[in-house]
Amino acid sequence: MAKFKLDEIDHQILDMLIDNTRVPFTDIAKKLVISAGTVHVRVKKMEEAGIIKGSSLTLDYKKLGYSFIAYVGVFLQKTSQTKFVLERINEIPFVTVAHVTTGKFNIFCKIRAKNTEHAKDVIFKLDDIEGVYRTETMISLEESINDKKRLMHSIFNEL
Amino acid sequence: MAKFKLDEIDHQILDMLIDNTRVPFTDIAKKLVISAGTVHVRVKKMEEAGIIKGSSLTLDYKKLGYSFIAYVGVFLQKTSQTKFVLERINEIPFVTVAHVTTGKFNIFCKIRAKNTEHAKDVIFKLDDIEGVYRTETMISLEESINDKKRLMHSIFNEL
DNA sequence: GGTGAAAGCACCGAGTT
DNA sequence: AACTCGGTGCTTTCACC
Repeated sequence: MAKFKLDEIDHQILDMLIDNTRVPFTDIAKKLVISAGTVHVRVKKMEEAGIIKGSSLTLDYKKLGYSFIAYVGVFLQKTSQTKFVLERINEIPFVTVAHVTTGKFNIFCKIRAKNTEHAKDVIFKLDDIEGVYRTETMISLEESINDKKRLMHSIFNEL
Repeated sequence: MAKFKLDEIDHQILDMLIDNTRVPFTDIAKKLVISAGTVHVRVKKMEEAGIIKGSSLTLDYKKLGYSFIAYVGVFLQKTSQTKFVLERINEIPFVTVAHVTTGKFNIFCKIRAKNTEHAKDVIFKLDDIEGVYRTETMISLEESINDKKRLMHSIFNEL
């Protein structure tokens, strides 16, 4: 996985697109005092290089009625079952991310649900997977996000 | 936080935009056999209602040299320090999310770093915060993402 | 690797049903 | 609420630097 060289202009373009992907290229061009064609070519190159993997909408899941977030640590009977269990976990709706981890848990996942009742259903599905010994749930009382823009800036400052 | 009524057409529109925010509204209109103006009006309504909070680019952090992910559980001396510590955590670069949680840890966060060396610096910064008693790190060996599209479909199927 | 202009489309508001 | 339509402005390409 080779690093890819981005220059200051690429940084600026990403900076303008990272939290609003529909900013017109003409606006970016104006701000950076380059032509819109150049913006287009550079974005295309970053897409081809795979630096830009895609774009997505940020939805307000709370407004959709899904305000419950929890992290669930999964203990396995044998670590050799990791792959199998991970595949089963990925089939469970409302599990949003899963990681194989070192440390306390074998697998660690995040779930998003309507409420505790609904979360219980999801966690029971996790517990029911063959090879899962037990789970440990941490309910999120408050989420505080250090946004993508900040992460990107930190990365650019170090490069 | 009231729920917002989305109909089948809204679902379809979100479905097309969720993993490519730059799909032309005319394409969406063609596929759903409605006019582009209608797509425009509906997207605007969802934005105004706050269902669509924004859009963002998905970057490949591995390609940028940041392939290390870890979760860090934070133990506090007193839970009353939660707010203060959370604010300090949010100032630390490369911490991407933080949650106040029930269960084992008081605060739980995710970090993204270049390598173990770099992660160590971040974790030391967490340990150094006044009021933090100790931390426990879980290194991610493999990330498996249950994408947004799937979560959205699960939600739509339940509504 | 960048530009500027031109052609082709998309966006988006106004007016209509 | 949805449609059509038209002005405005965005994207994308291409010949040239």
